[in-house]
This record gives sequence, C-alpha cells and structure tokens, in this order.
Amino acid sequence: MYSPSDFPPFAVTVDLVVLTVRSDALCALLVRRGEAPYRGRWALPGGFVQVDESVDAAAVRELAEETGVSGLHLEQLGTYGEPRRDPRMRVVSVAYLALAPDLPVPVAGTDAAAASWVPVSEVGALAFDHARILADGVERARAKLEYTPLGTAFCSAEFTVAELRRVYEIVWGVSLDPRNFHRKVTGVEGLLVPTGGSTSRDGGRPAALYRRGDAVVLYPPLVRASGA
Amino acid sequence: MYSPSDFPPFAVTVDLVVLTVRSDALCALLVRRGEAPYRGRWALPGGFVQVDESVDAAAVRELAEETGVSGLHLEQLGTYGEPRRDPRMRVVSVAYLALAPDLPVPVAGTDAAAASWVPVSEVGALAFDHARILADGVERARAKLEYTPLGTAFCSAEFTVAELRRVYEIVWGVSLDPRNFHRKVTGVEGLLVPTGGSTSRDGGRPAALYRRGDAVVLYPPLVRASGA
DNA sequence: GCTGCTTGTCGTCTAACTGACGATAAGCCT
DNA sequence: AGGCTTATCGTCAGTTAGACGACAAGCAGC
Repeated sequence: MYSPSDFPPFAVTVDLVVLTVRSDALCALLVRRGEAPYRGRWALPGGFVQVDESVDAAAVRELAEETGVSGLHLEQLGTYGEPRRDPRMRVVSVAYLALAPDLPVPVAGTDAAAASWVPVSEVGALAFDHARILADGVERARAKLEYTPLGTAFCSAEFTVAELRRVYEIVWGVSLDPRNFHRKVTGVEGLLVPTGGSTSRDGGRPAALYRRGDAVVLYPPLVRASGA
Repeated sequence: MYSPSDFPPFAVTVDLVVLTVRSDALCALLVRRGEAPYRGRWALPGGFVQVDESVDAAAVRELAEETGVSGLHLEQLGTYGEPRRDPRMRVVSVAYLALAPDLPVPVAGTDAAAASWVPVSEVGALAFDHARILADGVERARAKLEYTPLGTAFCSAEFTVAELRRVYEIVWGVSLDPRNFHRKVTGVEGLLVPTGGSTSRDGGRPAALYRRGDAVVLYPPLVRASGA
C-alpha cells in the first residue's frame, strides 16, 4: 500500500483548550509565547508529542505540566492541519478540551513565559490558528453541557445546585430559573449524589451539597435557550 | 518555545469511515489490503496526507479516489495516535466520517485490491486499529441522527418521509411509528422542503417528495429509544 | 429576639409535546 | 370492483416544560 520511505514527515503537537469558570466569567488558560514566531503573543498551552507516547498521553502530560493538576476531564476536540499554520514547518496539531474547577493560579509552565486565565470574551488575537481552536472548544463545551454531566467538571468536589446553575448561566450566557433548574437537575438520574452536608457559603439559606454521580449522559437533557 | 530540529518525525494519514444504507443494512466501505502488514485483511480506505495539502483536503481527495464521488458530508471523527498502531513506523491517523446515499458500486481504488460495502454487523477483524475507528464512526453517526439533519445524507436528492424513516430504523436498529415520525419530521423547521412531486416507488399510496432543507440542527430533536 | 434580606426547596398550574393508535386517502394487483 | 399496500391526518391520555407562588432557613442590624 505504501512504503516507509516515501511518507512526508510531519511534526505532531497537542494544543489544550483549558476552560474554567471564575469570577463570573468563562476563562481559558493561555500562555504568553517566549519565542518566535508570535513572540509575546498569547497562545494555547501545548507541545510536541514525543516518540514513545500516544497523542492522548501527550495531552495529559502537557496539561499536568501547564496547570500542575491531573485527573481533569480531557477529550479530543479536533485536529488542525493546514499546511502553513506554523510558518516554520509542517505541523499537525491535535487539540484537546479540558474543563477545570476554579484552580488556584496557573503555574508558569516550563517553557512558557507566563500563564494566566483570560476571560474568553476578552481574548484578543492569538498565535497560529489558536483563536479558531479556542472558539471550537468553547462551542463544544457549551454544547456538551446540554446532554452530559460536564458542568460538574467546573465545580469543586462538593457543590450546591446553585453553583452548578451559575456554571450553566455563565457558560451559556443566559439566566435560568432557580426552581426549575433545581427540579430538573435533581431529577436526572445519576447526575447528583447528595453528600448529606450543607453549606451557606453563598449566603441565604444553607444549600445541600452534592457530588458528581456516575451518569455519563443526561436524560432528559438540559436544553439551552430555555428558561429551564 | 521549540526549534524545528528537535521534533520527532511522524507520518500523518487519513482514514475514512464511509457509511451508507443499502439493502436494509448499515454498510461501511472497506478495502482489502494488497500489501503487508495485514495483507489481505479488510481495512478502512485512506492514505497519506501530502506535504502541501491540508488534512481535511486529504480526506476529500481520498474519498473521491475511493468512491468516485464528491460533495458528501464529511466530518472529522477523531485522531488515533498510539505509538505502535502501525508496526512499521509512527503513524498518526486522522479519521473522518462520511455519509453517503446508496452509491452504485465502489470503484476499486488506485492502491487497494478490492473495495466493497460491508454491513457493519458482519465486519470481522480489520487491519490496524480500524475496528475501533469504525465503531466510533458508527456511534457518531447514530448520535448525530438525533439532533442534526444528517439522516438525509443517506437519502438521494429527492426522498420520501418513509425513506428517511427507514434510514433511522436501520441505523438505530429500532422500529418507528410511521405516523408519529411523519408528524415530527415534517414539524421540524428547515428539515424538509417539499418539491411538489410525489412517487409510488415504495408501493402503496404515492408519497410526497422532499429535498433537504437548510437546517443544521434539529429542533426538536428526534430522540432515539422511543416510539417516535 | 425580632425584622427584613438573602438564597434554597417544594408545589401548582397551564401549554406543549409525546407516544399509541384509529381513520381515511390513494395508489397497484388480480 | 375488491383487497392489498403505504401515506397522511386526527384524536386522546400521560408527561413534561416553563412561569411563578409559597415557604424554609440561614444572616445582619438593631
């Protein structure tokens, strides 16, 4: 079918769209590039896939290097392979989406000048085609909140229904009825597991605390563009 | 950030999961490999990405070479990059999903011994990790029928509601109530455009003919696992 | 400790939708 | 013409979604 000698060589990288919800905004983890090209420009964290490492493993490794955390939800977003997306050589990049709770503060990565959370609404021009990748990641996250329990990935281990609701409101940019949201979300089988505890960290009457359940798909889904 | 000299070289390929509905079964386009490794084994069609070609363009080109058709719906499925998925060298493969109407008969590709439509329920062992890729593609297709107009991609340019229903029944492996399906599908805005014509090619009372509308998302969706 | 403010949780009501299925329409075959 | 097929429309009961009222349970200030 083909021989090993006649394949054109490519570099393969992973790029990470790491999203979190903090201070009432959906934020992405960006690093400032320390070298040309696009020196000084914001970019998605990422790096080369190593020879003896799967592409997925490279994403996990880079995520740990850039954020210092592991165990986050991580999924493939897409692969970007335009011929001249990197001016130096032919690079094919596999993008991953990670959703994180409000992490302390990003550690400046090993090879990045600085790392920081930037609200996606304030992201300007990015290096390479990273703006497009980020936009795809945000849209994927918005869509996935509808029919998967991924919203809980933005919350800490124990959270209240209101905290989860605020995640939906911020990511979708809508406001949801607290009573209907509560009814729906507690009615979805396997989404929430009550811990028995409660907290009043949001003020007002103490709210029951929950952990994520083991549901992988939301039935019925939480539909966007509705007073839910 | 990194220098062009220290990146490990990869080969990048595209693999195609081309699905169609024919003779009451969901079928995938497979080719029989003419060379080692996996000589004589069935595999997904695909090939190398060329140096001056985007990954997406490579998928379009390979699809045209293998099926002789173009203009099909084509979307990225995922990227498979385990270190030893190809025994000869490090290959990262970007898989694409294409949905086709019942095409004549696949042309034997330029570099494949034979090509043929195989019902997915009868697919045995495939070369490389293609069984997993095919399974992912089938699952993606099943899921996408719910909330996108992709079912129409399995139909010819003009089709009846019953033909579309049979697509859903075959892909999902369920049986749907013709009356409720008709009501739902004609109620989704932008899904179907009546052509004014009708046909009795399915026997019985002539059915109205439709073309695909311009909807990209189905609202309300057609939920699986229901008598719809 | 009461008042008022905040937020959480439960209930109710109506409109819309779903799925089950009866009824009729409109072709073809014999 | 009568019977077969499939298409399309209608009806009905059970369920759900969204709007919103009511009450619970903490805290702050007095």
